[in-house]
Amino acid sequence: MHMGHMRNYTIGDAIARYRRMRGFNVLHPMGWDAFGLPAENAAIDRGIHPRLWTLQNVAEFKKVLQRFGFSYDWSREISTCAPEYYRWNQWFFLRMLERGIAYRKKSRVNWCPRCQTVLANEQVVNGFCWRHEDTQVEAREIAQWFWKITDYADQLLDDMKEIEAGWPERVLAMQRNWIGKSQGARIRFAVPDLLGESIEVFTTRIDTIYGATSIVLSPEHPLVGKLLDGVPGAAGLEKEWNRLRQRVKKTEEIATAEKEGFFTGRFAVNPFSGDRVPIWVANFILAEYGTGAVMSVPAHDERDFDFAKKYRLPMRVVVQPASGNAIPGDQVRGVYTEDGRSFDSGEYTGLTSEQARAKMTTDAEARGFGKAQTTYRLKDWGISRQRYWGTPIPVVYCANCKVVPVPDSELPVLLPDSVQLIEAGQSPLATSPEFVNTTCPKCGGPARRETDTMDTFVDSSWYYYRYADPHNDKAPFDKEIIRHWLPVDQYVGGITHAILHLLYSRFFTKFMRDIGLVKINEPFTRLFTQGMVQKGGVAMSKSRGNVVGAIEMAEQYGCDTGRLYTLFAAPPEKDLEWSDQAIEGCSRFIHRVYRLVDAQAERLRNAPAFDDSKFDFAKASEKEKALLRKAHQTLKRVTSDFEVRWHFNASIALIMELVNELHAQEPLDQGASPAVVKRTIEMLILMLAPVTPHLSEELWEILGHKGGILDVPWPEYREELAHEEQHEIIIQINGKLRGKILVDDGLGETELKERAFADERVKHMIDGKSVVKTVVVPQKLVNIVLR
RNA sequence: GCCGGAGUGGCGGAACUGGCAGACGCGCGAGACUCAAAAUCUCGUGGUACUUAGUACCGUGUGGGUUCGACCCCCUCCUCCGGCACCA
Repeated sequence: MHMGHMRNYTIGDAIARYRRMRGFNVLHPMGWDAFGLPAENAAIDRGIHPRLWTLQNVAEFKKVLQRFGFSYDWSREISTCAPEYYRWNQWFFLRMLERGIAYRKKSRVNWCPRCQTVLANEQVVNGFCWRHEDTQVEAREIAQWFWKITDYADQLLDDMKEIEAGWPERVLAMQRNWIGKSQGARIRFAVPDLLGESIEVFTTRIDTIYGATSIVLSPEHPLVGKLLDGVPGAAGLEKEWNRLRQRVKKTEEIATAEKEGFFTGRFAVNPFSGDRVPIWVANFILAEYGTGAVMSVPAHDERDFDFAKKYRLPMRVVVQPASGNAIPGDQVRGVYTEDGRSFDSGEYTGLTSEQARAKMTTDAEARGFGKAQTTYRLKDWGISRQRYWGTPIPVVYCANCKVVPVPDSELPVLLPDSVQLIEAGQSPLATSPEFVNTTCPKCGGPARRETDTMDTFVDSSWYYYRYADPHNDKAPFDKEIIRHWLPVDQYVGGITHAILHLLYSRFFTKFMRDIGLVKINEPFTRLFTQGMVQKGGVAMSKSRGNVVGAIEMAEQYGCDTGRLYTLFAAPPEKDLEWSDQAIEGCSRFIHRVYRLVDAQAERLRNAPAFDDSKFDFAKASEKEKALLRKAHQTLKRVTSDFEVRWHFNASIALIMELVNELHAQEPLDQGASPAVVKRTIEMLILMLAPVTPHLSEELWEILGHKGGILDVPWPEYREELAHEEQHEIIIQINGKLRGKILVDDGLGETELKERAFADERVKHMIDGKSVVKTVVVPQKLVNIVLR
């Protein structure tokens, strides 16, 4: 565990502690996302069982977390690799199977040769494995289980309304991007050369269809072979075709790759214009998106324009800028991709692009060659993994009954202990005959168990519900308990989960709602994405070898210093560069606070209790007033920072100022009674408690208090104590600072103006000029505008 | 290309709702304590100019605008970070 982890937990803990002090019933849990590849691989490397390796690590991590004083409710601790937990993964799987959300299909999937397993689309980053940045993902045809997250695509988009106030915009944007909704139409172009055949294209710009001068298919389109069959020169074209199918895989290269294609020799008919348009095959058409075929409109699409230019294909202008002059349709000056007004488009000429899209779509539908269609980038979630350390998928395969779900009563399907882990490329569970061979729950005949395990993102998709009811052995959780605690009021995590965990969790919640388990649409009301801890400009990570270990840090400076530093060095949402020098400053501060109390411990302990609601202004000294004023002013801002902004760095800076103020009062018996000093110090200690709990606890005891500081309420802000009797008013001339005057509180505008004009320097500067205007902002400034 | 975010001293960063730019900390400089050092404490520390106390001017990526007044609002451009990307 390194300081990157610690920062995350410190932010959550500071908030949890603060809210407890404010009297809230805070559920602040911790658990272990314990299944998964890294544990399995590490165990293989060390020749020990993944379970043992995992348990050792959990024990180690727990020790560190406890040492740092994170206020977790350990009675709710869960571990996803425990059968008591993962049986409910299996239970959810069965519910999804019943509802047709889970299905099995053989398809092209992402295979990471290093992970030796299939990956979800969300786990592929620019064609590379999310864990192995240097390993390209391969395509494999494998039968596996999918979850129909696509059924929820629209809900996942629409329900963002519910959370947009509490989630960072960039996370929502990333999810929106990922779902990739795009509305358009699917249009059928007949191919008269091949009777009965037709090509469907997907377009978001049906309004440009009169400008379609060709149809372009992806090289993988199923019709290509048929089209080429019998065409003169087919042999040469087949060669071309094969070449195009060897596409570049890297995303960055795809985007900039030269557009290449060939004419098939066949034609299709534009159902709107009746034009005969050539059918091409080209490398820039994606097989997986839309229908794998497009209508090419060079005058109004960047890519089609490039392609048409290269192969000298005709172009036809059919949209013109709404305000622009008409350009003859055959004289294309350049590509125009904006909306405008339809032009040279038969009966649609003159309509706005938007109107044309609507009318053409309805007409296409009425005439039977097209319909409105929405496509998504989002694909179903492939959850099968050909690895050991995960949740077994609860189905069996029977020769008679085919795919049979394991009955609820037989859950959990236990993960067997003895398997061979290094069977590269196939599921390790298959090496355990005791596991594989079973009887069919339906017919009682011999059957084989599914040997894949679930993606570990399944485990993390619902764990936060389990925290509310962690020991339930009748159900994943009790509905009533969930109604009390969920949704999660505040979630804290890294941006890395923006489209993996956070999307899956939203999907899971919607599914749970649909089967009547919960009544909410969204799991996390507020999401906070904290920045990373970096060293040398890059995120701390074991693999990079730039970590500052939590324990090492604690040995050298103490846990509270580490906590203080991670909150003070930068606002929590920003990345933070680790600095050995800067942490020294935090260490110094902690010692300074300790000395402040320790040096006068005896006197403070013996000081009488002080009730600041009964503070007697008349009898108080200036120093006493100053101390309490500073303390309450600090309290006001620290409270609001903890409440809404979470700018702990600013809060801590203010608390440092308060400490400086207290030090400036030395020696303390001059001017302020021990009771007032004690009260000020108490407030200081309480404000620090969420950040440096150990220090605060210790000092609280030194002051003579019994019982833990965790149960002490957050101090109450008192306006009358924070109140300034005098204000510094700034005087500006033409908006520039020219002087300051000290005035009594509550001085009216007229008096303020008088005082400003009475100022010697102001008089001097005004001399010989005319005053155009005077702006007075009470309690703040007087601005005199001169000419 | 599209979407999101950010540009403030030597550094991390403050500045709440348009009202003293640079809080607080680091670093640096000077001093106190000390035989000396460490620790601690005190003072100073955006830039330029002028002889000092000080005064003036400049200063929040660029150029413009709104305003009595702009780090903050609007427009332009630049740079950096993150996401998506021949998505039709």
